[in-house]
Amino acid sequence: MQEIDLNGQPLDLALTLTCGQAFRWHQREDGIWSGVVRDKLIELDMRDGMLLWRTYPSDDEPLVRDYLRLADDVTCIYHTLAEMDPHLGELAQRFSGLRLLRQDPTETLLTFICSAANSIPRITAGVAALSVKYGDLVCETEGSCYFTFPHLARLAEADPTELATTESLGFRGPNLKSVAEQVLERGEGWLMSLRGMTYSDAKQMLLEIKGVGQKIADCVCLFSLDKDEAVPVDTHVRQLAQKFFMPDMQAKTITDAVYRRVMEAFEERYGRYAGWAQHLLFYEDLMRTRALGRGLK
DNA sequence: GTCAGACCTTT
DNA sequence: AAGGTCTGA
Repeated sequence: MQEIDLNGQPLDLALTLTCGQAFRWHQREDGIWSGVVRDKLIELDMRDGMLLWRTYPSDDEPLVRDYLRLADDVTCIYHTLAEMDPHLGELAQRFSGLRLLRQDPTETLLTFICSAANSIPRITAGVAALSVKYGDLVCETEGSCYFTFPHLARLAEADPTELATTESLGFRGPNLKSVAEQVLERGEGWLMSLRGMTYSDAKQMLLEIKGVGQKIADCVCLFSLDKDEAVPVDTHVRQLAQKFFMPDMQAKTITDAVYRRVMEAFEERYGRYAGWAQHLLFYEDLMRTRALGRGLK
């Protein structure tokens, strides 16, 4: 494998690749993380602060650097957050190396369509099944086949009923087709062009797609469009916000009004790195939830 | 502008 | 009840 020196910047692959922002990674028996990004299979490992990588079918170091956002100074970002909030400082230490990824906007949008009222294991299973059924074969190694995430056109022309029955995607199946069609209508490169807009403008454009609400729009903004101030507010984040800094808010569900209030609270507290703050807080909650699931209390 | 219910399954 | 969004009141 080839090496990249991270120059002391932390990167924890397990945390970063399984925290719920990406759904296409798994750790092989030999400890190497493998997953498909765009049209390539990427294999990753860490040894002594060095990142080891390999891509198929051809070498693509720029892709690895871009996807993992290696140009970011995460030490600096975490330091900034720690100064704003001691609790975040503690989380930044506990989960050192938990990073945001820079994913493909189309894949991010469509996978989060699958995330509606769903759990991480089932989202992962659903996205994998979609890729096998509608994606292209990338390569076959160690006995496993790897497929690309389906192209927009393949999902747009797919039978909605077949989508619905794919790995129990249910009502999310037809949504997938509908959103794929709408993105396709806007032309090649439209979604990617949102990277050049402000957070507010990009989110507005995304919200014009029927089937895309605030949560999914913010996921796309944060996980694929470089909008580090975006805060996807799901039911967990709402509860966290209520627990940590909005004790007077009584909301039991997320209405538009609640969404806005939580978003504004994050914005006020953490400014341009609000998305990173959300990321850390969400991960802490995810760990607690997983521990509960294992009966650790 | 604001709030329940429905939508597909499985735990 | 699960990492939502649309619809209709």
